[in-house]
Amino acid sequence: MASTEPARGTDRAAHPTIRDVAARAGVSKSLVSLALQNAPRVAPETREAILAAAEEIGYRRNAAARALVARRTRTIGVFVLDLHNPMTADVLDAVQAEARRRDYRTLVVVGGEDAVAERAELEKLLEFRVEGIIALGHRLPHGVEEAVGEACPAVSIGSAPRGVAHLGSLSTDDVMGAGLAVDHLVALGHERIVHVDGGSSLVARDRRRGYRAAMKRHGLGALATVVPGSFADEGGYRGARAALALPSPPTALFVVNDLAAMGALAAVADAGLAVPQDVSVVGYDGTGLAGLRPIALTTVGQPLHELGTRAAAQLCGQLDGEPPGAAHTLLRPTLVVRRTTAPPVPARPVARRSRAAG
Amino acid sequence: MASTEPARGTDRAAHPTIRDVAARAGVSKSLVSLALQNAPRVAPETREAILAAAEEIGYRRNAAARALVARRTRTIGVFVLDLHNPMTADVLDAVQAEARRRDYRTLVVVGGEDAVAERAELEKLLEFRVEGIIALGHRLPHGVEEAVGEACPAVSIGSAPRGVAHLGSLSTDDVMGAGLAVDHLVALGHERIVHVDGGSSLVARDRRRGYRAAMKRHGLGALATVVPGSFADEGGYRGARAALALPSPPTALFVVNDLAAMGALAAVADAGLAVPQDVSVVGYDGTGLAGLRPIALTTVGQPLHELGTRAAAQLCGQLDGEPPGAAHTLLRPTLVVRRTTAPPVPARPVARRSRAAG
DNA sequence: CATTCTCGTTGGACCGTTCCAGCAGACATC
DNA sequence: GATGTCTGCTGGAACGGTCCAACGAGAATG
Repeated sequence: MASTEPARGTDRAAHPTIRDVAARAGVSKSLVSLALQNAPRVAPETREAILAAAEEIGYRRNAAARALVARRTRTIGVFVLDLHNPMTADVLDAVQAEARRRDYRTLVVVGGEDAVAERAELEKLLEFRVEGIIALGHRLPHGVEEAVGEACPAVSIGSAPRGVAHLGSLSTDDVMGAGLAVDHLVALGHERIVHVDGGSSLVARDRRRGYRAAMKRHGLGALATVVPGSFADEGGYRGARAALALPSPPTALFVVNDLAAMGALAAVADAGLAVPQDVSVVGYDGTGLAGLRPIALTTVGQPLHELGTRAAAQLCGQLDGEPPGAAHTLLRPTLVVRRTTAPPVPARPVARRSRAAG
Repeated sequence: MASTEPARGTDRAAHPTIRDVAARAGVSKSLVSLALQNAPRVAPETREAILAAAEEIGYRRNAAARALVARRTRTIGVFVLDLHNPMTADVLDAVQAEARRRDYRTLVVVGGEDAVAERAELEKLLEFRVEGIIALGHRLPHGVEEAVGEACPAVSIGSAPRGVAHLGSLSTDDVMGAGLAVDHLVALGHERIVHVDGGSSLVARDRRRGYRAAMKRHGLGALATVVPGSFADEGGYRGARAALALPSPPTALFVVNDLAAMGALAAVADAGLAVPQDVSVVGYDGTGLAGLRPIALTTVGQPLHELGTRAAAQLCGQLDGEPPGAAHTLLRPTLVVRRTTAPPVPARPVARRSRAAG
């Protein structure tokens, strides 16, 4: 509300420019620019004098000015759908490491609230002129279709949408992963296996599909039941509660991801049932969370680090003009058996092979 | 390796400028600029024509050019020490929400690897001309002292270092929080309470201090024992294992944070002991992780959302020239009792008041 | 009718860089 | 001694916006 004063949020004179350095070193601004970027034709002693002058007055390059003239930012944007999902941290670490290795910077934005905010975050990335985008999450951010294009390719990690130009993907085979989970439960002797799903996203659809296909494959198609959930632990709780209230309640739950499985675990406990004696629970993602001792969740593991590294490599490689590889890559999930799965309690001897029953 | 071709990572003509819009709308570039920023003196029909033209050719403002002339970016940098710590997500969410509310954008960078990379991340923030920095973690990033200054104030969340100019802080009273943990354990009847600490950071020091003071206050000064750990779960595991190997092993562990407490829980399990029957465990931070059903960790809660919101409010307020409040704010922690604490097993009747013993 | 005011619009300077063309001077070549 | 090449350096034109002074046209005022 300071009425007439010239509003200045940041103080002037605080940011010395290349000219200030030039004046102090007694050379032209062009030479300072050259020296700063290690150009070959600068006399060693001049270079040192310039570097010293820059150091003395606390000079720092201005990324905006530089990006303006270079018309490149060497920056990729990372859109994170859910910061709370523990898989995010693992993947993000890998993305950042690979980007840094290739001399790209990363700009992280977080979505997941509402569609408007998500579009705004994406817009911000574009205004900063990121050269590419990595979208991380079980669905694409709202508005990607308009955002990506020739000037700004994107790679999606997790979900694998086809048919959007300049949008590649890196994910694991979710249909297969869901199959692994069902196979494991069936091998233990379970039949009434309910799937707590993740709603309408592509990833949720694939895992649902994989579940249904595997149930059918085992002759349990008629028993296949899907209850609605979400990718957050609240959704897992809700879904599991609904599943346990079914007329013939399940002996095993296959939950859409590890985070939701946490909610499912809570719902089972609230129903006065024990895991894995009364109900087995399988998650998906293979996060560190699932591996925590008191949790010890059986889960379908994704190679999170590899996912991040390869996505960043694919995007940066493309930007650097490397010959493009496959736009869509599918990695293999693996089953990680821990302590939330066991044979169902009326341990009727099953003819099926029982190697996993220990 | 494309030798002579002009290397162009991003394609030309992909980014229309304000002049392209002007040409299409048949006006001058100045007017386009005016219309785009909702200036009052533009004729309504002209404005609409300009907006339509911009839409048609897919125009997007260039943040670099704009920042260059405005000499402001309305962007604050957020330095995150550890993405894997679940407290990060909660605080970050709040910071982003508040910053957005005040019309500031956030730039997130992740540190925690080595000192060199950390300095580089900070430098990147400065080159992007962020107007302020929020540092989030149990210690300050390497090189903040040189980074912050009049041109770039900072607020630290978590640790509260004094004496650095233009560096405010927002944290909870860690000495008091550690006291709450010890009080709770003593009230349950514990005496051999060992602290698994977090190393040399300020936060670790305060919690250690609070632990020692509280032990002394309860007449248990001679029993006070600190074993070295860290803020990650690996450190908690290591520390707890060392504690349990002591000649007279503890009946309770107070661990420096929730994440490390996960490691401690694992170490207790590996030693063949049960929580809370054989060993009680208390964490710190009050993260969602601790609240997960299978974990149910007793912990010292910090108002994570409030921490984030107030830090962002303080920084943005300062940038907008609001009258500065206190540079350093200390919030009160609260004890969250769950299921990892119980009276020690040889439940000898203690004269001390036992209201918490249920 | 001349003067002033307001409105809607415009050209141009400028922000801090990079990069290109050019320019002295030293040195080599014929 | 004229010519050419190389080295080390400089001035100026961009890059894509914002903002300021100025300007013509029409309305309001005397």
